[in-house]
Amino acid sequence: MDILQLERQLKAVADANRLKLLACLTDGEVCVCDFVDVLGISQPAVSQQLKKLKEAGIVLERKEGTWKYYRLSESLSPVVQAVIAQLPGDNRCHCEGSSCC
Amino acid sequence: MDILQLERQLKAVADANRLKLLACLTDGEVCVCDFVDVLGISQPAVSQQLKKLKEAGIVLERKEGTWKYYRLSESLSPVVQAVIAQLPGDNRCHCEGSSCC
DNA sequence: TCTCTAAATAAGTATTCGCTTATATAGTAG
DNA sequence: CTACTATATAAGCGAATACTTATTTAGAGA
Repeated sequence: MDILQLERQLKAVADANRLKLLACLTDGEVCVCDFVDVLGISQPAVSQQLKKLKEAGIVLERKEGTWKYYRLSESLSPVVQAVIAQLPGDNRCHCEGSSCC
Repeated sequence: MDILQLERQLKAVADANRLKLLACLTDGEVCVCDFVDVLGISQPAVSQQLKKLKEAGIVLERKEGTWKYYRLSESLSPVVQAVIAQLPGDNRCHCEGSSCC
């Protein structure tokens, strides 16, 4: 992997809020509205962060009605895999008990 | 590793110039003056970038007269190890042929 | 001592980043 | 159609980033 591409991947994950998003996603699909509660930031801020992860090829999206679900890509670079492996695994950020699902 | 500490490590390596510094260091110790040629930025800029890597615990320094040599830490976190493993390995940034050594 | 060199620090600046609020888009339901 | 909801986009702003040049610190050597 060349240095500029590596830089792009690292910049995409080098942020506490985006790392929390990834931590949530290790358990499976999550919809945008759940992230708002988890991060304590506004809905547009969540959308913007998810967009960055999407543009870096780290997450994929699936639309279902008015909702949008995000999940980890199946083909992650070794570096991103290593990052995800370090994330705490006990995340309560799923649709169970949430308003939208 | 907690998310804030992970963020700190990732921010430290999420920059093309710092990745180039690390790429040079995979072959062993390098002194500051050599990095100036490699990166094509000013000497103070190199010092500032090395300081960030040092503060993140990724590199160590050794002083010898007026020169200062930097090397990779022996105890790198799994994520930083993964990053370094992805760096190109054919780096010509050592004291051979350089002005200072 | 004085001078030279290597590296670090200080100060200034342009760019990038991550949030905010306001607005637009798209789908559901009546 | 209108009304409501979920998400995305636009615009603006303060903080952080990464350079620059100028200066300081520290060691080597005449």
